[in-house]
Amino acid sequence: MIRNKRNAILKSVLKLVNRQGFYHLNMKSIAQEAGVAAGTIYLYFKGKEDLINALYAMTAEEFNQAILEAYEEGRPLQANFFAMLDAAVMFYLKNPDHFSFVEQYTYAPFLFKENQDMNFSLLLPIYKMMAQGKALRLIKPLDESVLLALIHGSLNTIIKLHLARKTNLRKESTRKEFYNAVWDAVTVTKK
Amino acid sequence: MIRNKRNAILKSVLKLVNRQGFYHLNMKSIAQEAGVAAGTIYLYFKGKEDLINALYAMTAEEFNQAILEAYEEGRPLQANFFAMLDAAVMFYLKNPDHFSFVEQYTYAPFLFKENQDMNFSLLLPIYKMMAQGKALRLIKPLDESVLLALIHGSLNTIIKLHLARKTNLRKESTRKEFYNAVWDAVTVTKK
Amino acid sequence: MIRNKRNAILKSVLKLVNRQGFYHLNMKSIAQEAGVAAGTIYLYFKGKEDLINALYAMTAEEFNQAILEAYEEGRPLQANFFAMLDAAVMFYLKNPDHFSFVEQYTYAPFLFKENQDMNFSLLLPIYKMMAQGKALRLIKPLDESVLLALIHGSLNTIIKLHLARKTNLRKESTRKEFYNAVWDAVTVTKK
Amino acid sequence: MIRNKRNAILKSVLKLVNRQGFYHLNMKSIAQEAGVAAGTIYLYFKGKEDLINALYAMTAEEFNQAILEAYEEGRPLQANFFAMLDAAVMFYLKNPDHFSFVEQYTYAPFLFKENQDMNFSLLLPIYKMMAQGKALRLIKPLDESVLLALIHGSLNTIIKLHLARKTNLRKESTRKEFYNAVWDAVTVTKK
DNA sequence: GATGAATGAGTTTTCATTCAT
DNA sequence: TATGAATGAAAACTCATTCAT
Repeated sequence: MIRNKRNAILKSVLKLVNRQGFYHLNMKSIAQEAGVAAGTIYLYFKGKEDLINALYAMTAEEFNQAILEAYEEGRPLQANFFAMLDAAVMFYLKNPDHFSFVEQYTYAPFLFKENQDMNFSLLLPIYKMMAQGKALRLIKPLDESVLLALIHGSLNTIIKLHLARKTNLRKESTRKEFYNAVWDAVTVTKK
Repeated sequence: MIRNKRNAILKSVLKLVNRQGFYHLNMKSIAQEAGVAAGTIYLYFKGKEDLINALYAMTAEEFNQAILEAYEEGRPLQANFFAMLDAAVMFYLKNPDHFSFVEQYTYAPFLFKENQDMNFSLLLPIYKMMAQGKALRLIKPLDESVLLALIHGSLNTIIKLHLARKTNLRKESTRKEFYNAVWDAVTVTKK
Repeated sequence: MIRNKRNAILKSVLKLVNRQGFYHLNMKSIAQEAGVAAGTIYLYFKGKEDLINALYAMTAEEFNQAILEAYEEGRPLQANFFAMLDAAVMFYLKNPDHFSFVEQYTYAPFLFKENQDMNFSLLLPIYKMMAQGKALRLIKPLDESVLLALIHGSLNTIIKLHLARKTNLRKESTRKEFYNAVWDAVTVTKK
Repeated sequence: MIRNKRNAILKSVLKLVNRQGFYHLNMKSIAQEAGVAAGTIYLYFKGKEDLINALYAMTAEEFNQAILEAYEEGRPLQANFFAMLDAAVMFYLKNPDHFSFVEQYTYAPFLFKENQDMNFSLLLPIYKMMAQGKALRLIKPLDESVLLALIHGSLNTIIKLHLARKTNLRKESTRKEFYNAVWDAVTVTKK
């Protein structure tokens, strides 16, 4: 399979970034981890920057795929909202390296050019759904960035806490508790 | 003043990390920016790692200071909650370099050893208050990490969005909207 | 034809050396330019050095051939001298890549071993003729190296100037002017 | 002396280019030869290219200096012509590394950018003098490039032959023979 | 014969740290 | 204290050559 080595290299980066961070990532250890020669990396990528960007493109696509699959046409908004949040959470529980990589990629300004517009596009399908909810007066008429902060921000943090073993998202009750709280944050309430 | 150069060096790091990111931070440019010789840095810090860690300690302390000052004994919970969130937001609007630095410090695992327990301690005063609220049945009996995610996570993200000019937290209405949404997320509601 | 690929490879080197110089010449670009695989070069040549040396042998032979063809037995010395100089000039105008390659090959000491004795053999037929001229007291009894310098050196330079578009050797008058000056340099004169 | 290491590095390049050619020149051996660490080179030069260009600037200036010093106002044209040619020859006999370096620098197209307009500027003082000679009808009304070829080209070649031990320019008679022949090439003659 | 992916030694360059002044 | 030239180990990247197909 022609993509074998290319993939092995990408997986290596994912593993190493998670293990040691961007700062200590170097081409030699990537090659070693992937079981190829250092020069081989340059057959598949122009350089370190290109490699990192390609990896980001890959992880982002896989993640979006996972979320989109959770959406079901014709289901109530809340059901889809919960399902997609859950898909996001479960994806990262299954692929913790992805999460760690995306976080670092996003928070390292100017390290790699394309990095500028952040990775908020990652939850795009969810935001589109929220727009519909606003029209139905189900979702608060919040500034879009506030919505983003509430969903994206809290989601990221809870996953980080799980990976740091400060909580356990494998328990359904914890996940539910979290989803409900986010739901309360964004929906119209009567006190 | 004996601390003059030490402080100039710390400020340089803050500025440079914000401008170019951790990855491109190097001792020579720190020295240049601070107006000192490269060797001088080593009179005040053991090395790069020590410098970064010292800076983190400094920024964390300044930030906590700012938040604590917003707390007023005997004021209703919600008033204090809003005041402290607002203090956090305003601190970072005034010191955007701090925010960028803390973010990168937090998201670069193993870059600098002490980094392990994340920077959730930053909002500690707020969490203590939340514990009281739980006892009063005002705040939901949420898992502590869920609380953390809702407050810390969304706060971080909204600030990042502000710094990226995707929203404007200088408008009081936007801030209020955000605080209210977080409040809805964490308080007991009746629909 | 079995020599097809071998020739394509040699032509590639000629083109690339002229375009980018020896320093940037590499096996991959040679292969690309020749439309063969990198490994194929090694079926026809032992390695880079062998390839370069083989190419020099080829260019030198073609050049000498061209000059010799200009010589006509029984014609006056000056006529043959002019004819052969003209053959040399015209050969390089027709094959500018050859010139550039030979120059670089000659001026890169120790790059490739055999390179030591320079490329003065290139005008050998002319020097032989000069020896006859000396015997006839038509040509000055110059040191052979002085003769070489006057003919070979000035010839090379005028061609280089033509290729750099600083003069135009396509104009017959310019060529004549040059040949006459060289002739004046080497022949016995009465002032 | 602050220029000590910078000069040691430049001298190293000169020596090494002469000994092994451009092709085998590498930063490590330059450093070794100069008795400095590899990194030190980068304190004085931006990189290899900058180093080479700086060296060319230095050698060119030294050479021109030497030639200009040979010129004496008010002396007959021929005397100045011979003196300057002689200065050029003697300079290179004393500094053979300079010659080898300049040759290679000139004949390696596109290796280093500034290289484009060749090194004919090297004999500029001589060409200016020739222009005067033309006005006096002493020098033939030759195309400038033909003049260049006759002087510069033959000069270069005779020096190369000397360095290759094919002739001996230390003998004054050989030099004279050569200068006279060049003089005959460029001056108006009556046969 | 022909390929071109793979290699790994070698190259240029960077940069945290040291140390003579 | 303060300097900044110097270091050299380590980094990113190149490329002639090999070899399984």
